[in-house]
Amino acid sequence: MIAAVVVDVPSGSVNKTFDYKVPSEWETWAEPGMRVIVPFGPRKLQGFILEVKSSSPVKGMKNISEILDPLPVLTSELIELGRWLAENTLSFYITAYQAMLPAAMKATYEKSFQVLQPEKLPDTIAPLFLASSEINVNDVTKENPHLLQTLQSLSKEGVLDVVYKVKNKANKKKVKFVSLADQSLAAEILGQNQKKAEKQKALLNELLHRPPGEYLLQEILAETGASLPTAQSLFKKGILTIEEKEVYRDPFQGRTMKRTAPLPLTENQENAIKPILESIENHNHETVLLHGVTGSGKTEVYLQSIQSVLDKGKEAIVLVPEISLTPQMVNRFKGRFGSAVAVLHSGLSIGEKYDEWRKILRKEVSVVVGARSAIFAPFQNLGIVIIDEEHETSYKQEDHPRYHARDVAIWRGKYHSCPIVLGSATPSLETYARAQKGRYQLAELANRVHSNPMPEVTIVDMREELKNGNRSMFSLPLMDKLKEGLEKREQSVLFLNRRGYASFILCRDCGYVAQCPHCDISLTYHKRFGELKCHYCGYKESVPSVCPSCTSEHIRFFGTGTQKVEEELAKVLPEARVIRMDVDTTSKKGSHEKLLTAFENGEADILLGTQMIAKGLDFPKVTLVGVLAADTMLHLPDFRASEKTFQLLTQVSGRAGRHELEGKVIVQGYDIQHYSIQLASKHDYHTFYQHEMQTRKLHQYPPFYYLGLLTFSHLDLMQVVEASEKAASFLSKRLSPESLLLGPVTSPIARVKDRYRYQVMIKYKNEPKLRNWFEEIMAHFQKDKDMKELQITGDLNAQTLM
DNA sequence: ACTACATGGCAA
DNA sequence: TGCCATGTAGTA
Repeated sequence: MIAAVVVDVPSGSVNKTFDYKVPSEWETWAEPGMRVIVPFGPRKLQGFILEVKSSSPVKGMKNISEILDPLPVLTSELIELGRWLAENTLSFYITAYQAMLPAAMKATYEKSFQVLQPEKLPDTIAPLFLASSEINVNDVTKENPHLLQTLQSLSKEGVLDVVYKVKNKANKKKVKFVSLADQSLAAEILGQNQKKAEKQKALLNELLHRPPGEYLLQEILAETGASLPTAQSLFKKGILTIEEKEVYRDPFQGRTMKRTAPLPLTENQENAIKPILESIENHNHETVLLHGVTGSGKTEVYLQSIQSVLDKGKEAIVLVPEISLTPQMVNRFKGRFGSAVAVLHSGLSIGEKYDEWRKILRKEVSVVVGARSAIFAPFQNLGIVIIDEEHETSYKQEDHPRYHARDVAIWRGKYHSCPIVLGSATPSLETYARAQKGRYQLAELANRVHSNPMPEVTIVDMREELKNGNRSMFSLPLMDKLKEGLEKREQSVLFLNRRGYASFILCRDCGYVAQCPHCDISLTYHKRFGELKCHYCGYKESVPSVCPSCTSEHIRFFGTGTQKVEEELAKVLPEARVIRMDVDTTSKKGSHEKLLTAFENGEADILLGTQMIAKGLDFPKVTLVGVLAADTMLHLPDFRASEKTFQLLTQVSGRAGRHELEGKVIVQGYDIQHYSIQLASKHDYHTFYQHEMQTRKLHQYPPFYYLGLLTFSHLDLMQVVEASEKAASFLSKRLSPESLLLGPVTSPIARVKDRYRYQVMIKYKNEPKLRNWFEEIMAHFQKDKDMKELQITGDLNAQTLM
């Protein structure tokens, strides 16, 4: 039996399968989709079996060294999907397969020297092997790198042997369980009148008073105050049994989830769910765009669609943007489907993710709620995929494989003949355009549930405020409403869009702005640490007290961060209790949830935050939403700037007045005439769509064209320019007349980590060979020895030009 | 990616 | 001539 294996080497020359013999004793075990360890040159590597066959043209095949999985970790569907993914994202097969599995399953490698002939070791080396006959190469090179050569020549002479090891990151969690082994012995000890061994007695007493069975040792120890050695000595006497068992790490441990029943659907919801249920019923693939205003009850439509899928014995995937994967969101699914739900998101540890993933593989759950990568959940009987907040940019992965979860979802939908539901209050233009064309079915929820009105939005021109002598960051209308909310004991949300408006420092005398020495980007001021930081490479420096360029002392901090808003707020509304949510206050595990719960319990009057409070949150007592600077994003060099602004404003406004209390939104800005701000305030998606489509058509942007993007980077500016020009001329000779070639031009961020960046953009409608040309260009420069340092990334469907 | 092997320059 | 550095092909 022969196994075709892709090995764990992300390189173009080995981007194919290699044939290995399967030893006869494993023939009944080996299957496609299993991880294996194989010899590859002198090393050992992890790999995936993609195929088993009976013959191979290769001569001198080696044996598989080890099979790592009892059952395949990639289903045959995922094997096929991985191939498609690699080919359509210009990635290597191995990279695609690894992206589908939890990080814990990726191998780590270790190289070590082992002594064969200890008597021949020279005096300089011998001490290294005193403790053990084997030493790790990395340990040696860290401490005394000069010895490496000696070790290598010794291994050539046969004194030492080089051993390659493949380690598995995956570690299953084991927990000790305890139970009574001998009841009469236990009773005997308890009966002893001595004052000795009180802890032992307490422990046994506890167990005797519980129904017979296994208990968590940790729990029993905590209950009785006994310690581990106490239990162990009882174990040695044969009174207890202590057993280690594998358990799942449960990130939701100890949380009681209130079960919810399906709510009666409104007429609108009934209409919207119809095409989804039909697709499920008829076992048809269909992509349904569920366009529903904020608060229109999309989630209930999701939940009931999933229920119908589960009733058919099938499984469901729900994708949620990372940022809104809040406990509140998760609870809605766990509340309805209980323990049938697994959750996958970046807040979990590697081990927790691994455990959640194994629940899916073992068919112990049938619903997955997760961020982008959850789209690869190894379900075999998939009945629906739901992508909430469909327009979110985080569904596109920005490093290899550069996939869009929406595309993967549709691929899987076709494979399983099941519906894909794209839900949003503000669909991306691409998606809405496809729905208009009839490629997707369109289901609209135009009203909020319980006929709650959409919140009233007031736009405040901050230039006017300034003219009238208000120099604070809060406009008069906003201040009034904040005060009113405090009096009525209602809650407010203040949203600050910091992106593109990060705090920077500027010299008032010479105009100097602190820049990163490695990237073409200004440094961001972090008051908390008193330092300036680069958000691209992590470079840090302390805040200068005088201008480094002209030594003036008039150095000022510009821009507004949440910290600054918090301080200002404390000055003007000292009685308000404020919770601040941003990267700084939510970096610790669980702090995100803590802050939200505190707000929900009414422990604060104002929730102040960035992006992360814009989505999915639902607090009944919130009546006011304030947007401090609505237009900061509009001027970014991004053709989606208007779309993103509209989406964000709509999402944030949607946090207000979702229940009995009416909501009000105040939007502050300078460029308030802009159509995306004006239309968002009127909750008018359709007009925005029409307007924005005209702009896109005029400037030849998506959804009228696809964007192909080739980015070149090199330490040497001349090399990047040369390479990108060559590539541009190569492409210009081949592109169809319908396509447009732009560039080469410098990237919006012209330098990152000392590397200059240039890009070539291709706007195209149909260029089936573009992928091949990109590959040719990459291969060409890979061969060129003068271009070794050149990095090229290609994206056939770029979402942004950054 | 990593390694073993080939090539070629320079000191002895 | 031999040793080291660097370049390059191959991994089944």
